[in-house]
Amino acid sequence: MTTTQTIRLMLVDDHPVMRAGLANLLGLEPGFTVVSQVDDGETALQIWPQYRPDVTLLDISLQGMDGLETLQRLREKFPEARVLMLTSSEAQEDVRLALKSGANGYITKNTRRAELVAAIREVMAGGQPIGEAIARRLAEEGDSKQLSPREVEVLGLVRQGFTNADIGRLLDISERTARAHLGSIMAKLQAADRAEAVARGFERGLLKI
Amino acid sequence: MTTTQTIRLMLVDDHPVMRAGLANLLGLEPGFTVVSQVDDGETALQIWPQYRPDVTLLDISLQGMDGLETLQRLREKFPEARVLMLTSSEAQEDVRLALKSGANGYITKNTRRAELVAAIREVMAGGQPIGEAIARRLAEEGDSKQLSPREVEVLGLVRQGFTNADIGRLLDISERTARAHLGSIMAKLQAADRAEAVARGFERGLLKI
DNA sequence: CCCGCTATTGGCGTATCCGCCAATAGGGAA
DNA sequence: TTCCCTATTGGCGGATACGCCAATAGCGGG
Repeated sequence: MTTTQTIRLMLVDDHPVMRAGLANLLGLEPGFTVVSQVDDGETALQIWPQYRPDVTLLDISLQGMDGLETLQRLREKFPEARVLMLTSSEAQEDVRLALKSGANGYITKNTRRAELVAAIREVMAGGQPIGEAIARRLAEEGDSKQLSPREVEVLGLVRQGFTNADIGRLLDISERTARAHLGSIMAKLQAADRAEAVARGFERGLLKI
Repeated sequence: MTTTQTIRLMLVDDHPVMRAGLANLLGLEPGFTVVSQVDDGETALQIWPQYRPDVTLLDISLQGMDGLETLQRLREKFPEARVLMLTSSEAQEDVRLALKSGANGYITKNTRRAELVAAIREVMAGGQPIGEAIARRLAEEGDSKQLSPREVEVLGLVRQGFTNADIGRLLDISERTARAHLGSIMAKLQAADRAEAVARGFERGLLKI
């Protein structure tokens, strides 16, 4: 008989019902035990060392510090932590940032139970499970260029209805430079004008509602 | 002893984990029983008459037909159905449409268990529970004017980067008329230009990712 | 029947936008 | 060091956008 260690889990999600569902689902699964549940990032960082779970299931949309920031800090303080992102966001920016920040996997909440369990086991085995739909997106849009920090900043101002001159003033650069950034933004997002650039920004997760 | 009838529930949600969580949570609650769970709108419409649940918990983001359309069709065919929207969308457009379409309540998924249970009971009692955060939003933004169907159509084209002339051509109206619509859109959304109008459209739920 | 809202169009003019060409400077990778 | 990317700025000009004023027509409610 193969003695498989019980996998100890921590859940970080601000939806009580979702946590309850996960706890129930995974608690019943042989070989899994949920040792801790929290509903925000700060608490997660505090609690983690007390339990040192094998795998942490982390949502992105949290109150206060979001899941991506929580991920980064968690990995800074505890590089040995294994984190599986479990979120409803399919935005490529979220996926990209999560993976870049060292997530051990990324799956969406509409994943079936069996696949969820499999993903957790894969994380334990040292793999990096990526949901199908997500993987497909990454492949499709993977070649698209990403915006520089400055460009994201400019896009955020465009979103608020500022003119190029306004943006120049706000960022303390010339109107011409603001235009150059916007030009580059539109090229990268394949947008015909600033309005479409904003739309693409939302679609990609660069801009949040 | 007050003989309270057991409340029979139907769950419509495309997240397996969420369904499991709800089923578990509500199944354990005295006086509640989950008689059916489905993951899409079409099935919900087919199955409903077979169970005739007292209350249907309906999510908005579903594969294929979305929750709002499901709600409309459900109420057309079975006006006696009581539907409590249970979704993660806080977009005012979703709330507005749901209530207009006859939803018996609207609460978000980050609702606590006790409040969820209370909301279901309130629906049974003939009330129309609205989540706190949602109610607050409705009060705040309630006075803002809503877009006409034509304006929503135009906004959808603006989002895609079309110029006013393009929009005129596509809708078979003059460029001047397209401009007039956009002018009215910007006024209603309090946007300084088309880019901000698009952003506001996303924030309100008029535009979907 | 009158009122209000929606959809439609026109003229006129200024404000902004966006493209094309070109150039400098600094940081990081190879 | 060389090369590339990012950030920065300039000139020039045609294309679009947006504001203000005004007007017609249809539709549904009171």
